[in-house]
Amino acid sequence: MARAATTADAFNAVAEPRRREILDGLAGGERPVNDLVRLLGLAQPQVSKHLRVLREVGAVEVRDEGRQRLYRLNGHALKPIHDWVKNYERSWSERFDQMDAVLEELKQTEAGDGNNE
Amino acid sequence: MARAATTADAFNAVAEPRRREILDGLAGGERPVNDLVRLLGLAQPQVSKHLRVLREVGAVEVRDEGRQRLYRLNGHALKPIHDWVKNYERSWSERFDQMDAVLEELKQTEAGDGNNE
DNA sequence: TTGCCATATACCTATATGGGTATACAATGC
DNA sequence: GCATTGTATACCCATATAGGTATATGGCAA
Repeated sequence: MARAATTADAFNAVAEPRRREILDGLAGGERPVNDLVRLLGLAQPQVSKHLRVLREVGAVEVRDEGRQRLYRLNGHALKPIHDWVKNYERSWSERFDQMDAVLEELKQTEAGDGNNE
Repeated sequence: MARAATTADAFNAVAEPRRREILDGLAGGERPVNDLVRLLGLAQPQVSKHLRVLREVGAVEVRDEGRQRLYRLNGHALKPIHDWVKNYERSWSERFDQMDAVLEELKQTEAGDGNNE
């Protein structure tokens, strides 16, 4: 079997750095394709193809405006990624480290008090 | 050009659902490969290959224990993903919606007060 | 040594890519 | 109509899969 399609879900769509750049570029508001072409320094067809992938996973939406097509961000499509990765935040967050330390301390105290059973 | 290697970065490594399952499976502590084989219901060589990818991006670490190899999570490798995606939290979080509403209200008030220039 | 267990690696194959280039299509202007 | 602009699509190609199967490697036991 080959690798899953980039359009399979947001995780796959966003694995490509250019597509993350596109989303970042749309964070400030909707933009026509050529803006993104300039932003990425990539050929126009490539940008259109990346936009298609992002559209298929719902990360962007389009609107016709004359002969331009204005793309806008739909960050909601990225929520599954956030939901998954936030569970690992404990691994690097000092806040969590401190919380863990406190919990550990509590456990120690409990153990100490436990001798009267 | 082909798609970027799965070992290129955490984004690519984690785009594969099986690898996310592996990481989730390691959340509770270190485990030998065969545990993960049972967990995923996948053949052993496939699991070993996924583990290799995860190792190459630093998301897991190994330790030899007799004839077993115990893998453990290194969530720190996922921080770049969290850092990137959290900027989009605004798109779905009610908390942010409310904050935006308040800001909007403030702006209105300011505009109303602004008539004395 | 012989064999068994746990794991990694070497192949194979079908598939989907990402960039390049040429072209189609749609809206607008002359 | 005809040219121009903005965008999408159709190709081509090199590449890296992910799973399958067979095999190699390392540790341990009899």
